[in-house]
Amino acid sequence: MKSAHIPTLIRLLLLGAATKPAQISTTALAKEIGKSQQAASKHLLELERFGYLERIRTRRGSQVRLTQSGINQLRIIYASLKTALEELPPMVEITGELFTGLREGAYYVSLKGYSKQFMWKLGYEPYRGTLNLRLTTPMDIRIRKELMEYPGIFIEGFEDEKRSYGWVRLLPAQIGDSTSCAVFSSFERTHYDETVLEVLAPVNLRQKLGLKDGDRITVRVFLTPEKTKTP
Amino acid sequence: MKSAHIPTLIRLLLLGAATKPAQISTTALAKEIGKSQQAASKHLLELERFGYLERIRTRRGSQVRLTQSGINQLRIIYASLKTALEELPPMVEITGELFTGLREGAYYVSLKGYSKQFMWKLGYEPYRGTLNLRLTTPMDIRIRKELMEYPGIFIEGFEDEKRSYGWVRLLPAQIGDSTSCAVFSSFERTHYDETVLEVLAPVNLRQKLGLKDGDRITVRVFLTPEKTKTP
DNA sequence: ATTACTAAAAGTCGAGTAG
DNA sequence: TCTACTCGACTTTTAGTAA
Repeated sequence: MKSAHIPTLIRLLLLGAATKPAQISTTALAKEIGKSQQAASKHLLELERFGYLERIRTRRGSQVRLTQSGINQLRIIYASLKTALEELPPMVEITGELFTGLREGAYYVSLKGYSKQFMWKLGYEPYRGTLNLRLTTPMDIRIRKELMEYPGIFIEGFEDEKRSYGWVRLLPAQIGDSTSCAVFSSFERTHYDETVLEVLAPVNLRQKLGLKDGDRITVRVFLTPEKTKTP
Repeated sequence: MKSAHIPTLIRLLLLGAATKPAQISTTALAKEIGKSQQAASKHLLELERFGYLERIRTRRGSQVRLTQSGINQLRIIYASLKTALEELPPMVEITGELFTGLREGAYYVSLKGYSKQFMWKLGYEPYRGTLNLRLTTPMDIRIRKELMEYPGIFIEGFEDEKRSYGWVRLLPAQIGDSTSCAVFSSFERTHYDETVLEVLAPVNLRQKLGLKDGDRITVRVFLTPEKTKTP
């Protein structure tokens, strides 16, 4: 297989072309892979010639289905990455742009039902205010999503007179070389979209690190070894 | 990242360059990635420029170490493949047109030598009559052929006074969302051509699903993980 | 031994366009 | 619409070779 075909094959896999023929035109595929219609057409022709996919031409494009052989190509790549990546010191870096949220974070953090748990599960009482990072690249958003798969630190939900509050999960993290903090990896009730990473710390990070809105911050997130979703 | 860099980056990961600097020369890397020394050199230069790896030049080559950013690139690919491949139900869908066969299926199924095996290998006594689907698209015919590559459920051949009967193999399948059945994936002696898919079920499917000749039926075939023939 | 330059070949891609 | 061709531009690779 040519290396240029790897992203195309992955794209087709993500479009579900492994289980059932996926209806897609060369123009639409071109958009998916960020190339021209002509390139998409050529990729399909070549992948077809290599026996990695099969097509039926229809009025509005083609029905594309990956063959077992095509899926196996991806399995080979996957297997290499799996063994190597899962043995790694489990951490990822996520970069985002600092912005001021609705101060919801500050409100939730200050609630007794949560803050008591932070105290003994994190070992510190968090500063009453979270750092909100807007994730701008698809890569950071992808990594953000991956965080949900790790168990991390479980903070139970609770109820008060007014309402109930859902559980959240945190992952220990670090900004710079020494500033330890934690990021919210998943919520029972999502209150932000997936392009936002919220950081909790024992101190006022804005002050300590001299940050201002628009700064690009890199957070190093430590992943717990066991995933909640088994492979 | 350029797609040509993907195999190189994976190679470096496998060489352990993610955890500790890996000692490697451009010539050695060239061999690893199946390219020329010059190509390997260029890849290293470019990956370095992109910030995906760092190098220390030594006498006998370079010490190469992937950066978090480089590892993250691979994590993105890994994450895409992971969700798609691991959640990929090992199944394919085949669509065909119902037709009435020569009732050969019914005859074979009713033979004691087969039906006893169906009973304990499938867990049910099949209805005495099979559903014959005529595969009309080249794609479905292709998928039909591919089924032969999976071991599936082996039903031994046998002999009676008159003649001997060949082995057959079945794959578990489903019609609609709940109707479980099995399809014949391969025969020792083919009695139908490859444009026909024969479905076996514990009940009369025509009756249960209200089917009639000419109806287009989609069967979901579950593939056993191991292939008998490797690609 | 190395790495990495230049130049040329080979390959990839996109614009225009035919069927 | 669609797919996929040609052709020119750009990119990547290789051979030769310098340092």
